[in-house]
Amino acid sequence: MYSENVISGCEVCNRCWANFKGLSAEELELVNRNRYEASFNPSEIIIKQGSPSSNAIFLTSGLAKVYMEGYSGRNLLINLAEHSTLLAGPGVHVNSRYCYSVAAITHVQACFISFDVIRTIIAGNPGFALGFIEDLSEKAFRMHQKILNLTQKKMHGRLAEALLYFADEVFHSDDYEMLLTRQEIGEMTNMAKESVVRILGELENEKIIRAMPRSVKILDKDKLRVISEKG
Amino acid sequence: MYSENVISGCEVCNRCWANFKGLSAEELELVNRNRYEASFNPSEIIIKQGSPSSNAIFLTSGLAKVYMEGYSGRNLLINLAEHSTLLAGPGVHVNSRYCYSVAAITHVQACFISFDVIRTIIAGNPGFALGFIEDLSEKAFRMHQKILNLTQKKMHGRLAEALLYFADEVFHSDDYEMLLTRQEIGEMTNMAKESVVRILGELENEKIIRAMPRSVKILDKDKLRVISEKG
DNA sequence: GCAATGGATTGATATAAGTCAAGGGGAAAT
DNA sequence: ATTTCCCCTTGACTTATATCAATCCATTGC
Repeated sequence: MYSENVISGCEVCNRCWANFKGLSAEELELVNRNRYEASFNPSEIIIKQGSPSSNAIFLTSGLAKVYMEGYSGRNLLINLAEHSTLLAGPGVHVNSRYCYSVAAITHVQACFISFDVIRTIIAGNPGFALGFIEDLSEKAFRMHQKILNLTQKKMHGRLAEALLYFADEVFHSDDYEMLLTRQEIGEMTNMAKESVVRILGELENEKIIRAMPRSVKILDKDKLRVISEKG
Repeated sequence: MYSENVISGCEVCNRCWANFKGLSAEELELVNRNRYEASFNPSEIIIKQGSPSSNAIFLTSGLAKVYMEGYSGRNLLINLAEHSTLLAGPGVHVNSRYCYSVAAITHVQACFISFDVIRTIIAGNPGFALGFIEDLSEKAFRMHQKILNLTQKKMHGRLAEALLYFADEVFHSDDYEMLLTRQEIGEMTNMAKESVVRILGELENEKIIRAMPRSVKILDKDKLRVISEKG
């Protein structure tokens, strides 16, 4: 983690949060003066659950995993994050603590912006406030979906859903390099790593996917969708 | 469901949302002119998941259950709601649909306020916008806790937690009338109603609670807390 | 008073999924 | 080249939890 800013300024940065687009020149300059870049190697922790949430964080490059640390060392992987995503968590406005951890998967470049600045802009710019509300809402909405998925689907459905999530929302391809370990896929789908292995094997036997240890190819996406929906 | 307003006006109502306290007289009058009261009998639906979210709803009296309708008719009960709670859900700012259902448990009096009005006030009153953000954040935060509880704890822990939730956050007593059926307790803790019965029986045998079909008395709260935390 | 209903309870059984233990393979370090 | 480490894989076994079927019990309606 080093500390020189790589991006010359917010006004030329296209990897930040869409909600910054509506800012006035002065507001953007306020953000720009109060931002700090840092870079992280794979597996390094960017946000630690429970620590004081003083900054909003945006990745400008790379991929990270967002996860909650649960009971007896068990993690729950919530999602993967790339650029253009606000990382802060609802804890900011509840107890001023991050309520999840974020760790780099690939090499990551990140931009830290003090929450005092964010709050100042919320107070002065109703459009930005509404954008912030929409962001919070969208994330809460996904949590609602996720809670249903994790509690009501069986392992096949949950795993199928994760595979589709990677294809459609992260790697934008049906043939992707699997950057997560079996353990991490398990933390995402709430299953033991051995179960992940077994069910990946079953899906492979049924010619629905091709699963090498470090890559996945979806062969029959329709069938995978059916499995994901039927649970 | 009938339609005369029982409460004379927002300025004298102390059962509404805390976030309305900071409104100017004009803003409050705007709300007051655009609100509609309705009353519901037990088991009647106040909000139906998936329907267009045109109104924010506040209970002024009574108790309701907030639940998601999941796969193959299975429900997930998220929480119980009384007065002073905003009911709308994150779907409002995502796809303009309610993402959960709300049904009356006791007789309920509710106040409907158009979301157009809410949005107008958000745009004009930064304090109100921040209050809205805090409300969203708090609910998202609870969902984060809930997802951990439901996925990582075993049945005993989940049930103990539900019993403590009723005592501490709903009925404010360690000896309360159980207004939910075993089925509904199951929907809240993600377990089959038979499992609820069995584990309530076990807790009773261990003299931790006293469980009549329609009432619960917590005898050993410390032990119940340990069970809830150990999972 | 008596059926009808909806919930509560119970025991027996089935199933899903986790755990444990062992072995395998590839990449990095020595 | 060999060791080390980490992850992946497999099979046997255990455990948690759901499902099914039957019964009980209290309330409501006729």
